[in-house]
Amino acid sequence: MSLTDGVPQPSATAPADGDLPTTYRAADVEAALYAHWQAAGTDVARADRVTRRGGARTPFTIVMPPPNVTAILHVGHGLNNTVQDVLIRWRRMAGDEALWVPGTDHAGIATQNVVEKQLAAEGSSRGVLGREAFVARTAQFVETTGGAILDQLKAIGCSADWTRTAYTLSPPLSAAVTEAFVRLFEEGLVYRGHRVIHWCPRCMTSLSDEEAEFNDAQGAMYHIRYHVDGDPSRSIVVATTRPETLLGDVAVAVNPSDARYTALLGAMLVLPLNGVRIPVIADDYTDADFGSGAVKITPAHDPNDFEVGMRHGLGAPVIMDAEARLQGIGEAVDRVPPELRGVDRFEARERIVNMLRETGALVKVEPHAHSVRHCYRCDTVVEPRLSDQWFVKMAPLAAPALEAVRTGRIRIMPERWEAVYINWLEGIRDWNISRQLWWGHRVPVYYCDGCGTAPIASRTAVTHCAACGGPVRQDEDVLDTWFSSWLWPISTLGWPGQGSPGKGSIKGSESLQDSRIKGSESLLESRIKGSESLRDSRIKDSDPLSDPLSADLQAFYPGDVLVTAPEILFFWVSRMIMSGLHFMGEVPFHTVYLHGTVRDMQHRKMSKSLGNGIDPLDVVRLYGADALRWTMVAGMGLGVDVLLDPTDLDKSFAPGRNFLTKLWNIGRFLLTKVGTLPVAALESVAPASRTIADRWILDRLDAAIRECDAALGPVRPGADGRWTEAERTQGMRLDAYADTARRFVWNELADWYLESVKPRLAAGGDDADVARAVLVHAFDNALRLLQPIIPFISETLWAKLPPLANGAARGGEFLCTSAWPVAQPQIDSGGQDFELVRTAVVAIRQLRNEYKVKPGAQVAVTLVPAGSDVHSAPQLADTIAALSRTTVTVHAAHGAGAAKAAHAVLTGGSEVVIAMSELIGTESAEDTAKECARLTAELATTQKILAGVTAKLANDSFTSRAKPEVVEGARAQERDLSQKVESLTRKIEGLCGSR
RNA sequence: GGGCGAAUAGCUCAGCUGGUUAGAGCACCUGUCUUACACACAGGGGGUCGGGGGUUCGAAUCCCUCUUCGCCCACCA
Repeated sequence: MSLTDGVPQPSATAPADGDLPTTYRAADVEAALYAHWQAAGTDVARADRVTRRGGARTPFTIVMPPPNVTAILHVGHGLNNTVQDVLIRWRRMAGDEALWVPGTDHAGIATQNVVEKQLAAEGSSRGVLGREAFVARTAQFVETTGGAILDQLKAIGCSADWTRTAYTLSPPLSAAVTEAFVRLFEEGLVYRGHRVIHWCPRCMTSLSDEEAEFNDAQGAMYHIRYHVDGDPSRSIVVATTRPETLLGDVAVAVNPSDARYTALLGAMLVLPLNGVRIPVIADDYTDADFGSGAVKITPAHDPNDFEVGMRHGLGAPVIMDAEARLQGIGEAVDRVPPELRGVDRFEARERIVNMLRETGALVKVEPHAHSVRHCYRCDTVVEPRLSDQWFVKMAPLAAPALEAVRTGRIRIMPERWEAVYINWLEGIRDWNISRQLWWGHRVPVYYCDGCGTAPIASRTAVTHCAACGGPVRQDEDVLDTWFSSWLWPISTLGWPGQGSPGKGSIKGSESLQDSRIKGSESLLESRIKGSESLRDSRIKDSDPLSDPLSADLQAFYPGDVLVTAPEILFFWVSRMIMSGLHFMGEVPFHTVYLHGTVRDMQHRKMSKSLGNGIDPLDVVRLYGADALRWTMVAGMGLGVDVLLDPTDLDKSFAPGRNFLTKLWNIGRFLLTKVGTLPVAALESVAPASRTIADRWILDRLDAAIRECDAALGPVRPGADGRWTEAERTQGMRLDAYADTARRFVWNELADWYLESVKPRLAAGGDDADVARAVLVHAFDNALRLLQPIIPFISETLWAKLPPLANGAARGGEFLCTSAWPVAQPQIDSGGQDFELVRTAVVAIRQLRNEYKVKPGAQVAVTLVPAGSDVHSAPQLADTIAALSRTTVTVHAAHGAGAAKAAHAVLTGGSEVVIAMSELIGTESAEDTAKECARLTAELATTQKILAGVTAKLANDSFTSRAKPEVVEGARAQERDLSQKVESLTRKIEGLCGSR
């Protein structure tokens, strides 16, 4: 589908009169605006602008987790890509050369399954088609319908660099896959292994450990009696959950220290059903306390049994075929009785259990809860299967990947996943990378059947045997999809590049590998330092600009942030770290951001089969992409799941929709009031001419910018490339960022400043111009803060801002490529006086409400300033009057008395008396002495707390270790507390100071 | 079986090496079509911070313990 399908096509430009429609209609704006951005190339990154290529900008790179090429957009993609887009847009505005690499994954098993399903519907199969035709068919399927998801991402505003769209099965990325395989082969890190692996009898392929997922299941433990050959009085009982495999048993193992069975060691048992004779052996593998303490050993159908069999030099008879039907293979043909041949494993289990029961061999069956591995693609129960597969030796790759996280070159957020990552890598096992599929990268290994020379791994197609000149055949298997995915951060940027080493790289690879395993120093680092031996092994020249690495790779690698879900931490994230370190000598990113899952109100994961999904494009049509984005970002704590109700989109997306409407109305009102005439730049407004409201809102803006920056956090680690302990957990709080921006624009700018400025704008004159300047400045910056989250509406409103009087540009044609705001603390203070206004207004409103004063009725208020407020009170009176719709007069009186007066007078319904800065309500002390005692006690407490905070701030371990914003918060608290002490002291003097 | 995390308002969550009256969004109650916005405005109700101990002048926050959920890992067949 195309982005603009079904969307009305308005003229891309605004109405000539500059008027904004009364309601925001996202559909009228988004598609056209996106097209504008595309035409202007706002999302395209350029290597030559990057410092690493002699440019001036710092790169900021994110690679998009490539969706399956056949996928259609679901809300999980929406969440994942929105997060990335927010980060990319933020950094783009902040002046980085921001590159977001998009693309798709060929998704071996998943895609092959889809096409096979199609074929089945047509009454055909891949077997009928044959390999070549099947691959062609799949490629064509991908060609015509694949990649639609990328267009859908455009509809939600993703600002990826589409000129760099990648695909794992494209020629350049396939070359990277081959290169990686051959290098690892040459380094001895890829090998062929004969062992029991996970096999999906439906997909008819092997699976890696990660692809065979555990599911809890309620099974049964079958206790079966095996009699000693020729002596039916002696027997041993084995316990198993898979009785059907007994036909392939080669021994029964007991623990050597298990006295119960010592006498039976070495005895020959007779297998029920097929009469095969097997020995009783001793092996530590057996746990005497589990089951019956005797384990049947079936080497071909259980990975542990395979190990035991190897130790004892036993055979490995195969009694099941590839589709998991009982079938004696090869020499084991007679092990399966004729009546069981070709019977499916689960039916066979039932039948075998019945047969055992009839012969009396079944001792008992007890319920047994255990975990069963299932295929992660089709959920079929995985069958352990003995076969030849290609493996990657993981330990040497894992060691530097562990180091990278341990030493802080990579941080994983939320932090608790670091432990999971470390735990997994420490116990990592070799990675089965061959798949018995057709859709994927074919294993680049060639065999000569003629002379039996060792298999050759080759970067280019091999036709003849180098040794004997005879024909060769290529390995039939393809590589695990993740074997291409793990190269994504480097392959999408052009690795291995033009002058890739290729030949001769075996030489010296030993030392190269060793140095990396020790984690001593990265390849890139050593290149910079000019370490000859390392460089020679791989890269011949030393001039970075003519480096064989591609310009993109030089400019944008290492990247910055990886945004994904925790589910693929092992599948993908950890392996990318390994491949990045191994092939490039540098980590592919410094931050791994793991977000939550989108779930429904019952906390169930949204899925097609449950029918509880939300189509992001529905949300876009109903409320706009911005509403979708806002709702997800604002509702997403670090690593926290996002809950949405698929049955009530209106409610689910209310936060986004409501905020957009509010923002639109703020913009509409503000722009109407401000008009289209040029407005003074803030710098050219004399500070002295700013009112306390002006100073206040500028102050709040400054705070908002700082808070947003703090929430988003440090962008990258320091010069040494390592996160400090404190930095590891800082930033990436997108919800806090959204909340701060919302609070500023809604609760501060709109609720207070905008209200307070209405009379000034209406009055006209110089002060109105000051107000216009401040208003436009504040709104301009608010839109900048919001752009990364809600790019469409913010861009639309920004475009309507009146021009600056000095003719200065605001920062380009588009908001999305203009500058991120920089906090500029105001040189003049006074903003805090506005807090008095707010407090007074709130108090008046409360009293009006409490005394049921009619909304339209004007009420006279007497302000009773205390202490130093006396001086500012007259200036504030007008603002208070305007905001609370009252008539305000200033009158000196003492606090408690004033409150009493308020009570009395209000009852009469004509006058309100408010004590400023105390604002004692109706609950004030009847008794001055009581109030004095209370204040004195409060003063004592406050002083105690102040002492505590001061002590904390004097503590070096706090100021140096705690997060900066925490320290700043403590300082602010200290200031507040001392102010409070002062004010309490003053109050006590005023109220109780008669002595 | 091992490891990790969480329990705070009706719901979903903040609460930043212990510090003033524990916050937000949504929901709820009252009033208001106040010329930007009823997808709004104004005001309000609601939490013994899972239970029990402990440390401290002070605990949602630190320690111990119990309970209940959740996640990850795992070759007891």
